[in-house]
Amino acid sequence: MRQSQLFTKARREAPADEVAKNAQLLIRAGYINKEMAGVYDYLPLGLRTLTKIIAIIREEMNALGGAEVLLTTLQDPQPWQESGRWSDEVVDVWFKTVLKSGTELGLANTHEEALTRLMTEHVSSYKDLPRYVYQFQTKFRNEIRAKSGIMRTREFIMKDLYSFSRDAEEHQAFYDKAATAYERIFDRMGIGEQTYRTFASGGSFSKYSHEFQTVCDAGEDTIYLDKEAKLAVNKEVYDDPEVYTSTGLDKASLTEAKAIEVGNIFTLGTKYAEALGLAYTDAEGKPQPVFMGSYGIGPGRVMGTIVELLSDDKGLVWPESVSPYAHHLVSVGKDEDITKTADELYEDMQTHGVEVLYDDRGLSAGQKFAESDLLGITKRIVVGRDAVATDIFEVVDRASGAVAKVPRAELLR
RNA sequence: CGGGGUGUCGUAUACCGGUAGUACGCUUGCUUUGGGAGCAAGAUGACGGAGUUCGAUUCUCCGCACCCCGACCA
Repeated sequence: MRQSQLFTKARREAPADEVAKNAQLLIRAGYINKEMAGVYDYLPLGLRTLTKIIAIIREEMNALGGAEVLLTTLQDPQPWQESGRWSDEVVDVWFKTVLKSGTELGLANTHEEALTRLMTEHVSSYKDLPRYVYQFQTKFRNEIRAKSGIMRTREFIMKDLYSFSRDAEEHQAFYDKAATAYERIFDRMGIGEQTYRTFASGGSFSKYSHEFQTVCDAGEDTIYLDKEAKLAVNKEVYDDPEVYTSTGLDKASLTEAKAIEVGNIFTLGTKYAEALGLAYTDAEGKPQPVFMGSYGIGPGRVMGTIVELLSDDKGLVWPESVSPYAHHLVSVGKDEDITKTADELYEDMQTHGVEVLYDDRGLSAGQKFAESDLLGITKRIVVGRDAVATDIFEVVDRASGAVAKVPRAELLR
């Protein structure tokens, strides 16, 4: 895309009402816009990064055998009443609305109820199991206090996968595979090294769950980690001796750290299946409740975490896997032949299907470089006088600052 | 939800009970182009309501919005 056609503009100043680094940089760079507290728009560059994050998660979910769906945001209260979670006293993050008729509806904060009810239509035999269903879907949570930029918002997209297994054993095998897939996801997004599989409370779902916590000072959670084992324990269960017997961790050797919860997986057991009548007939002809699990990742929160972790004093820094474009083509100088060379390279890259954002604006070199740094695109290709003369281009790695001289043909691969 | 705080051009800020200033951005013109260019000329602003006052952007109250700390995070 030509940058002259991009409607967003980079800003020099961060808005005064944002303290979180992720929101400051993403707003300055024009990736997101704040509508109100805890509610953000994704603008073209931000959407591209979000889409790439989603694509990586989707690949890994598909590799697990997941089937993608898109359930509704407006939710029928009935299954929630059956599970006992319709009351605001039980779930305090509800947004609810009413039909003209006066009937109450819920705005989805999660989808256990809706999907479990849906599955009763499709699961009746042990031959129908196991099944894995997931989606990327908007969740609404009426947080009392939104904070930390895009990390804790009232409206956000969530990847939620639900597993439907015959029994605890079959569930556990998938649960472990899902945990491994999660680790691969965070690796692919450049935050794997700092991300720990963390033993945590299961909230209202189960006694325990596993969180994926990325060590970062901007985090809201406190965890205790074992770097060798690459495991951690959330503060909320730190004093529970059972945690250490089941994980084999040595409490005394753990070190404290702040961390961001980028994912959470739960063993749900048969609670929802029993409440909503999701059962199957086993090989002996006996009815059995389905054994469930749920697995969440917030792509927006992951995006914020990457910003918190990898940005530098000049701006954003994206790993190639989630950079809005792979290349930022920047022309410097107004000479006709420089513009011509840059235009031609841009067209070439377009026809070869190489991702590129082309800064074709007539701004000073300094301003273009400063904005390019702020945008954080992985590789910057500079077209100046040298490039015109030699057809060899300067390629700068945003993260390291390393400069390479690359002939045109190589840029088209 | 408890406590604290803030609302001034698009953005960031300054000052003030009596004509609201600066920087960036924006418009026009000329020059400039490898690290947020220069000169000149412009346009644009006090969250809403009530009160106090001769006069309120400034003080008071109410509302709304936003931020921070804590609690909460199914």
